[in-house]
Amino acid sequence: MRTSELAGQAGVNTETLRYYERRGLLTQPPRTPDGYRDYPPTAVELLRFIKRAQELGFTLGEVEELLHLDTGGPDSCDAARALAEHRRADLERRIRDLQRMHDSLADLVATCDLPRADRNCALLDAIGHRQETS
Amino acid sequence: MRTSELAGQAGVNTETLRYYERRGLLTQPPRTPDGYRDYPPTAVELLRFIKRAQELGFTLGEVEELLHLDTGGPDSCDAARALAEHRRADLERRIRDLQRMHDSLADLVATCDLPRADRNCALLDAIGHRQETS
DNA sequence: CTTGACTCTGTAGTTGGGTCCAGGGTTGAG
DNA sequence: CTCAACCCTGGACCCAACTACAGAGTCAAG
Repeated sequence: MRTSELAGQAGVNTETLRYYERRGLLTQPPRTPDGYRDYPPTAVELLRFIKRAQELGFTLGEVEELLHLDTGGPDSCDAARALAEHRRADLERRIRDLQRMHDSLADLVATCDLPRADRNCALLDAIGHRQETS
Repeated sequence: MRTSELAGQAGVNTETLRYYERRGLLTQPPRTPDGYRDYPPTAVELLRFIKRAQELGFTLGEVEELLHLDTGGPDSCDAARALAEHRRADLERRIRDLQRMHDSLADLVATCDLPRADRNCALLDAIGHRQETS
């Protein structure tokens, strides 16, 4: 499987594949006699895993950690578990933060639900002093 | 109020102030005869607003949009509301995603709570095809 | 009058995650 | 045979949001 085919199936740019390889996220695939990269079909799944992990908030560095847990067996499982637990706690924190932000914004939006004439916009009030700064 | 005083009170780097000015987020403050920036006290509030907006997930570009809504009146409030509502929905989506991920991770961690011998690590299973890619 | 703390300017560097490009080689269809 | 469509490499460039730095001016205290 060539670079562009893999890229196409995984929904990434071909340059991204080379980038991942450079940064050690993907190990070097075998080459055809001409020097072209020849990925195994399973690479598609691997890339989708990477992309999914990214969407879920893992950095590429963290994804790399996960990928290095490839020795198999219960020990790797323990290591993977530690990583997962760490990320889980992290996510919990981030969710709480985002929830706080969300609630604040919802409050701001809610103040706009007063009759047009006599409401005051908390959002714009907050920046009302801007003119004096100009 | 000089640059470093403002920076100190607002909890930002002095360079950040000049950066905001360069990028048009802060209008140019008056200068003392020597050419030093002389911010009005209200600038502290303005900066805090910017920082708070950032915490709420607004990009500086979006903050700038907000700051340009300075004509006052209900129309500006509507515009501000639209921006806030947009961000709110965005946050809601991200929270849901993170929550989904959190739950997945929690599940994965839970499978590790089986006896060592006969558990299988879903996390490593998910990336189990990696070797074949090497 | 010197020292140290501040200010100014313009420019360059950082991080993370890519993306693009020049310059060159190979392959397959017409 | 030629042309398009790939592939290779190393390196430059992109974005956001800063942060640092060099080189020069200003100011207050001792």
